Amino acid sequence: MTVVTRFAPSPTGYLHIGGARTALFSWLFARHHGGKYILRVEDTDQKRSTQDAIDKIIEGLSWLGIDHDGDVIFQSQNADRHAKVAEQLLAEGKAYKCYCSPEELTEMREKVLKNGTSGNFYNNLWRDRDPSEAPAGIDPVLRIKMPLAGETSISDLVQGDVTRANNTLDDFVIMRSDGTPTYMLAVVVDDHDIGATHVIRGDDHLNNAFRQFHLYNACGWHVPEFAHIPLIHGADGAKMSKRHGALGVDHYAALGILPETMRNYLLRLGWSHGDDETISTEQAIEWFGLDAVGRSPARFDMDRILNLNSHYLKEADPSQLSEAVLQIARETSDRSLSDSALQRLESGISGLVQRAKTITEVVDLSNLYLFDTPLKFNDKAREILTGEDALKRIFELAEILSDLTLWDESHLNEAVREYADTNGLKLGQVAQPLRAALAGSNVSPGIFEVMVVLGRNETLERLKVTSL
RNA sequence: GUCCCCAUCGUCUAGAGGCCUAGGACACCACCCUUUCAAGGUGGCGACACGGGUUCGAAUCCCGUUGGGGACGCCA
Repeated sequence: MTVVTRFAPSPTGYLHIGGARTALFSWLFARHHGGKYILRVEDTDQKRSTQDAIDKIIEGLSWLGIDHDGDVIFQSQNADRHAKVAEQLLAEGKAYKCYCSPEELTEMREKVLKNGTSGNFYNNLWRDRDPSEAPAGIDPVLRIKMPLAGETSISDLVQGDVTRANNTLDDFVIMRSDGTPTYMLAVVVDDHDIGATHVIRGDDHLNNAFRQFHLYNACGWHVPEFAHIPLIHGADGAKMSKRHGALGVDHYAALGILPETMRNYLLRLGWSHGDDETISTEQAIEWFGLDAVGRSPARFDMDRILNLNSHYLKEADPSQLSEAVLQIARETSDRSLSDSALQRLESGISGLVQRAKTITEVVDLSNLYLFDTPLKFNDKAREILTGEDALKRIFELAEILSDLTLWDESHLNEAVREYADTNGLKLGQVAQPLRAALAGSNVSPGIFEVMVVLGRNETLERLKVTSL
């Protein structure tokens, strides 16, 4: 049996962290088993679905590198099929028309809440009522008959055996009064139609699984395996909601987080493989299994993402990263970049990357390589350069350096140290003014590395410190 | 209110009855390295929610309590 999984987001907003992880798990599971992973947009609620949301979700998934098999399925396009199934259920007496008005339903709900009685909100009013009693002029909904007694057990691949009394399952609506299918019907029909073998989704659907279980049975269909993975909570421990600051994956992309970081982070949230922390996608596919998914919810932790990101930043391909950095710099800078920007970036990127946690930080750090003289100085740099003898030392040093035959780190190092020695100075007393003049900042990669990356001409040019 | 789920360092987790005086990672602190800032290295702080059982033996199994979360829509 080929494994078929799916990710079924509703297009009412961006792809948030929780959804991204559900998608990742479903995808990983399918890839691990050499099966299929299908993307289905659950747009049965046309009022709340938007094209923008659909685009954002697909964009987010592709950024994460989660590729689906076949075309994207739009649930709304299966509406006829859903309706047919519903009619069949009605014809077989497994579903019935319910003429309750929204007001009546609200009343029932409030009554139950007020009295604290156990049981369901809907009192099965129309379950056995004769259709001839139907009030005129009211479009009914279709409800499915749930068993009234006994209990239902589900062997969830993550949560284990979960049992629920059938009398707590109410006859839920499968077709709205306007003739459109509800989510509950649509998921079951569509999951069956794509041959889904494993339904992997958020824990918030666990309760629905019981209802869907009976819907599968009513249709005479095989019930897929369920795996309800725990929700991701915010730092405060409550469910990640848009209201609680849950952000779309695009937000993290904009922050300068790498997709591989996000994949690794999301993977380790609720799933583990011994003590392994940094796990490549290849390894993840090889190792992933539902049995290692934890049952308790995890909290979102930005520090961990940043830490992982600095790891993947160091692993990133230098020239690709340089291109990306340059791209962002072009879009955001108001100054024109040096012709040598890319070349300098490529040779200096490793020094930059170990000082940054995000691509955005790399961009900030790369300023000293992106532009030619004259430099912009920050306050600290200006302070250093206006210090006693600072400029004098720089000018003397520039003289010495210009005579250097070999422009590499060890020779530069040697020359500068020698200068410091003969003048009775500590290396820092020379290096800091140099740094300020070359980087325009009090903070930079190693000063000799900077000189090599800039090259002899640009270095000597900057050491003239023509404007402060 | 009813139903369902969960419970190991602050956080993510390892742990499937003896390997646990509970391991790793992030964060935090200290030290080392050092031309700045980082990175890196070394070390430190720090948890089995509580109470009962079962067992020769429990973080691991059972029950209860407490705490947390989720679901109760003609939303998905």
